[in-house]
Amino acid sequence: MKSKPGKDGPDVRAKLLDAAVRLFAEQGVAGTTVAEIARRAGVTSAMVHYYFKTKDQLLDAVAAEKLVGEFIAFVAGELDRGQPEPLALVEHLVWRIVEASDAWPWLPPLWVREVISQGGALREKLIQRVDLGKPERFKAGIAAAQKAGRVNPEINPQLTFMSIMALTMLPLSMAKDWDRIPLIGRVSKPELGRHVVALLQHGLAAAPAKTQGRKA
Amino acid sequence: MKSKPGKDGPDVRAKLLDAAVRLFAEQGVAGTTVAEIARRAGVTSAMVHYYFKTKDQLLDAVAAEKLVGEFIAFVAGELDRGQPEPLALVEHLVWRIVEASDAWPWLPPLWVREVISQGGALREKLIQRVDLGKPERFKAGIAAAQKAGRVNPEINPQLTFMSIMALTMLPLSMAKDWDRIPLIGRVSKPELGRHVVALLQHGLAAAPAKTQGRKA
DNA sequence: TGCAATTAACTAACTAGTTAGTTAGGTTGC
DNA sequence: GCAACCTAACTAACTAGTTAGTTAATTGCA
Repeated sequence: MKSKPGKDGPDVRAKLLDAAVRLFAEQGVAGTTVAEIARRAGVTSAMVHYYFKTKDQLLDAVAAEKLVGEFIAFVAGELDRGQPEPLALVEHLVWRIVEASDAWPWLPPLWVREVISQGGALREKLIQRVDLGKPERFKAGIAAAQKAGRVNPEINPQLTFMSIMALTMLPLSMAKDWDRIPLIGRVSKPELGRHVVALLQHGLAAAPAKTQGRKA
Repeated sequence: MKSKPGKDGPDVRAKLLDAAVRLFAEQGVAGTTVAEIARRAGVTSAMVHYYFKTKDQLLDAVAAEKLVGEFIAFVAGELDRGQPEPLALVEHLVWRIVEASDAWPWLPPLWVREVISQGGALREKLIQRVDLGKPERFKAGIAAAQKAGRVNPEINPQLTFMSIMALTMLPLSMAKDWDRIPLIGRVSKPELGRHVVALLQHGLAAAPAKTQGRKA
């Protein structure tokens, strides 16, 4: 009644990919067995090998189809519609990432653990596949606006993209546990978005402030 | 000639702990075997069980002795000498974290992977052991300064400590690979420190800026 | 002081359980 | 009847943890 080999429900392959990203986000890649992935998808572990050959090739598929094909495509679309004011672009970028974490809640934990971390299982796979042209142009835009005096001369354009990713992805990667940590308590994703946007808008804006350097 | 059971070199237990944190930082806890840890420390895997009983109790020792005893003690010392201006405290905190990453280069990767990530192997162990009183007082200090009009009214005091950790720890966790990513290129840790301090000083400072809200 | 008894530190070889991957065969729709 | 889809049962390799025994330092005591 349940198992017709032909087309069934929403495609066993897609189910396996989805089970994989969720388990990888919860337990890490090394901490997740192919049998677990299969079990959550409602099939046997042999199906993982049928559709993806090896666990490593399953990771390739996750990188290509889930990370590049879905998440990066969604966020990067924001990075090249015209070249508006960098600060406005930053704001759009932040909200885009926050929205992405609603559509793919498994993404920020997976990103932090397996893409950002050295030796992360998806890191090299993603570096090979990803086009850094758009972030590169974003960096150039910040640098140009900085030269024109419209951006805080003390910040580093090279590090700006990473700062945005850090301020959003790292908190989002532990969004599930926010209310378990008294220091943070009850905050919502929109509140995080407003906080990060405020911090970046004021932090990146050109300002006649009185900061003293250190370790120059 | 080399193997006298008695006292040998710098303490096998300490060597094992050190090998463990380095391997955990490189490969994650789940991706590291006790045999690997022993091999890097120059002993057999039975020694891990001799000194720590189980892998899980080795993790307890890492959390208590390395993370709480060394890193947190070093950074938290900064958090309670008087209650100076919050913005000055932020600057000291950032530099303290950057310095810690020189003394313990394995720390930021380990932190991001096994403390921040949900399901991280050191997460629960650290939550039990750590005293959040100091960050709590830091948060209160920010909130007070904000009420007094000395801090940007748009940022969220609850999220400020996490923002500082994110802006420092996440980039530092991939410091080893900075020059392999063209987008980032050659940056140094002091440059990161200056960038983060500049971003936070201007971002947190009370400013008569013209920001428009969204998703209010 | 001399030396047997004890102990801490350590290894090699093992066990029981788990893992990724294979294979031989069954079921279903077309 | 045949090709796509799927399972049960397997294997070879690896994993955490155990054990019995070795070695060098320390202690008790004549």
